[in-house]
Amino acid sequence: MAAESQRTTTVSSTVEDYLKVVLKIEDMKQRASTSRVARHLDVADATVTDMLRKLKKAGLLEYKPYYGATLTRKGRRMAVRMLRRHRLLEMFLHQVLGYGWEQVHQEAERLEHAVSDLFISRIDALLDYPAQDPHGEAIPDARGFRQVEDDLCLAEAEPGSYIIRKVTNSEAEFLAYLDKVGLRPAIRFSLQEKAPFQGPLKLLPEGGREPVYLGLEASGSIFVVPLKQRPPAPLPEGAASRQAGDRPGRATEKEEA
Amino acid sequence: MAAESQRTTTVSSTVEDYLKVVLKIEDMKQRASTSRVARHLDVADATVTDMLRKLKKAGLLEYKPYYGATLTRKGRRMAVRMLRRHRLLEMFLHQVLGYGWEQVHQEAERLEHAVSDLFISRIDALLDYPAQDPHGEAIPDARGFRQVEDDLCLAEAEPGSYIIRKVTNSEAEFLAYLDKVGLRPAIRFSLQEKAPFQGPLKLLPEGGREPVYLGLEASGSIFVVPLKQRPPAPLPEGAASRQAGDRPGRATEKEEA
DNA sequence: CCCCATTTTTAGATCAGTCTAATAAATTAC
DNA sequence: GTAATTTATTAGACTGATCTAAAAATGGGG
Ligand SMILES: [Mn+2]
Ligand SMILES: [Mn+2]
Ligand SMILES: [Mn+2]
Ligand SMILES: [Mn+2]
Repeated sequence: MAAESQRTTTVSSTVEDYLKVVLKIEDMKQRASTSRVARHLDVADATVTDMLRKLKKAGLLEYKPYYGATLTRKGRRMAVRMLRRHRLLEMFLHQVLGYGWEQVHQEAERLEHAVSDLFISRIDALLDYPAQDPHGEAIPDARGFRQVEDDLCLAEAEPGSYIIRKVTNSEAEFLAYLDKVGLRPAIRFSLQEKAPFQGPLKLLPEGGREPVYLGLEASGSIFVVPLKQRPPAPLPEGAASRQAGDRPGRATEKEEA
Repeated sequence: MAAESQRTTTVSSTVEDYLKVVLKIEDMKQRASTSRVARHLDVADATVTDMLRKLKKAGLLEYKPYYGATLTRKGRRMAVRMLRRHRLLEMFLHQVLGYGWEQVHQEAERLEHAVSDLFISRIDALLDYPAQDPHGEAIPDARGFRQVEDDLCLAEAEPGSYIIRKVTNSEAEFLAYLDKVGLRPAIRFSLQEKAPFQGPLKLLPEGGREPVYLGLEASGSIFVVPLKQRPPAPLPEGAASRQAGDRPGRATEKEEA
């Protein structure tokens, strides 16, 4: 109940990137260890040790030596804000300036630190408050709420029909390839078979041309939602029926303040 | 004739701002002295001494101790490039995102260092290759050519009719004020009188409402072109008649490679 | 329970950009 | 032409972000 001191601490773009990485790791349900953070940022482990100590002192995360970092409420708020900026910027670059989905990440990675809040709110309005970025990832709203993702990793999917929800990989070559073979968010496809022993997946995109073979590795960054056969999950009693946007697989819940 | 090594040296945003300031000072026909550069950038003189030495070593400017700096061809190229970025960004913010002309400068000052060349060329096309920014300042073209400004400082103007060409002042309050009283680029007005002894100017903007009184100081950042009575300057023989865009006071010459 | 491979931290440096205070050069004033 | 004033440089220091190499802690396998 203690009235959260709404201090708008200003941090460097370096710090902003550290916070984003820790959030990303936490979102993947992993431990934000020194080396993992270092790998994501492509800096030396020693550098991260230092920085995590500094961020702890700044109250942005908890840091236990030899263990790793956990975002505090304040750090999380800032990290989610960066996520919103990044994804809105990607969408803007894609929709307004005609960038390819494989080009947006790099530019947004720099712009996210440079644009003002006014810029962000203007592009948000210009784009009519988009809910996803060009890769299908959810854009947190202005208050920091995020949609709960209810999709499934293609690497774990069984043969059947799916719709692509998002692709969580920013390597330009990979994205350009997916685009070429017709795999993009909102595209329907059928997973025809999975070769055993880490073998490739065979899928057929919507337009029904050539089948596409995808390594298991690659399929790990594609997230999908099963099509059709949706068992009308019996609502547990008391669970108010959720109206609005209950189209297949689109989560409506939110989290994070 | 020696094939200019087209090395695309990469510099920090700090260096970019130093180069811009030196160019600005040179454009005002002043000597880019240590203290003048320091004042423009709001840093200590000692900091500038250091930096100028570094920029000289990098071949971006000449530096004579106790005298000051002069841009080299390379330094000038980079400075003009930044000018182009800055002004295109201002125009973009104004036209596409609806920023007021008093808001664009601050944002562009950061974005100019963060956007890619692709971003710049996309907004250039989106805006249909604008020639001026929201303050009426000329936008250098992609090759680094700049229009020669043939306007006149209002502080030096005699009573008569004028059109506002540009306003070279980025203080938000001042610009907001000018806007409020109806003084903007392309607006016509008549200078009715100049009080003697550094006194204020009395002008009447186009719409013919209230007269506006402007301090001499303020009038120093407003540049104008006389209206009407254009003595049809006798072309010296051999001077090919310039076609295209010869509307009152619009210069067509260019400079700088 | 101890050893070893892995992970992490510590120690010591570097680099860019900045500052303040002290000194020196240049310019202006008389 | 010397003194006073202004401008510029030097000296020394600091901060933030990074590195490499060395030391220390952790955590499994035997
Ligand atoms: Mn970034
Ligand atoms: Mn994205
Ligand atoms: Mn700038
Ligand atoms: Mn401008």
